[in-house]
Amino acid sequence: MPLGQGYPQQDCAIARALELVGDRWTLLVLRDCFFGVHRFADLVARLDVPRAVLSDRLARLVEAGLLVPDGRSYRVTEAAHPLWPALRSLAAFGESAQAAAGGSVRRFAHVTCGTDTTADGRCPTCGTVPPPPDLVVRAVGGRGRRDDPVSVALRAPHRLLTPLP
Amino acid sequence: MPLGQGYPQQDCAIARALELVGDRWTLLVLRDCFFGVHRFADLVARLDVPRAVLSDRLARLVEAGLLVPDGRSYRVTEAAHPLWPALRSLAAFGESAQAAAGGSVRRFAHVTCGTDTTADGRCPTCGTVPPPPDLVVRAVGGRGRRDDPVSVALRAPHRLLTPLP
DNA sequence: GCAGGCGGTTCGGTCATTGAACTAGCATCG
DNA sequence: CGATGCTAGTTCAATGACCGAACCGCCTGC
Repeated sequence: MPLGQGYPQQDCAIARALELVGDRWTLLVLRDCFFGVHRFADLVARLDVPRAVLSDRLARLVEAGLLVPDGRSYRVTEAAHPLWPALRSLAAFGESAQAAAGGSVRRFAHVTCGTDTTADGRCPTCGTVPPPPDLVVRAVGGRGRRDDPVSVALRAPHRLLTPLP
Repeated sequence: MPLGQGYPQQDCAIARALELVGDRWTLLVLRDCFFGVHRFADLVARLDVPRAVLSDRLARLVEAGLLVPDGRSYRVTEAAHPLWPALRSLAAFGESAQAAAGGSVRRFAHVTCGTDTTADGRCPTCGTVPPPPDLVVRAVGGRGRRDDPVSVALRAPHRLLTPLP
């Protein structure tokens, strides 16, 4: 994994996944990339991550084919889409703690049906599990701790994977 | 999070989840606990984790209510069940890398239907997403890198959450 | 009593992370 | 052209988490 070295003795797909995304920052970087953040400076501002660490993580994700550099921005590739259910599951697990802390939670609506997906990612109207590009994310509750333009734009409803600013 | 301190500036449920399970070993500890490993020594042997680190991670998980100590063993509580979909999603994501490395992958069968669940956790026979206690895990492919009794027992089909040895 | 297994702690060394300062490329403006 | 400013990324000393091995205390069986 990005931190330490890896889990070479583990004969396990979860260990392989964590070797790529199991460090302190990578999943949060991917979260923001799914939400449309795509510039180095925006990621630094939103994550409060040291620039050296972000530079390293982005390079690893590019090398793994999950992100692709496009001039001054990074785009999520299709290879990263299988990671979306993991992010959504972690969000569902963290929701109670987040709500207890007075923060906002996110809802993901199926763009073709207009209904919110359930905790397991399913659209109750059509019964499918929409892929990330077919979801519209919005924040509900909380008061919003950040005032930078990117964070404000992220709170408004918008489609996943579409570059934000 | 367990490592470092946390992400206090992040107004995000994923960040709350990662503050609890986003460090170097916690998700692998929970993986083994879901699979039935429940003794300190077995976890040390299977994970190659420093004893001090495992001690710290177990204490955090107990404090969070995800594990409960029971004499000389640790049991997964219901509060930890919402984390299972995240583990399963990570396994699905890591499967290609794991297969490419010549390792084994796991299948999870719905115990009441006898059919394997799909990558999104659904039972194709009954259409539900079975909870962890209704799943039987087995390893397919690979050659098994570990010979300790616990790892051997883990490779045989068995029900999740039932103490193994 | 005593040997051995078990859960857990202590401790010095190592390595990743942190945060601030610095470099380099590029565009704009006067 | 030269100055200015923005962006991406690197360097570097200090901090802190992690690592591995040795040690401690408890319980059990002989």
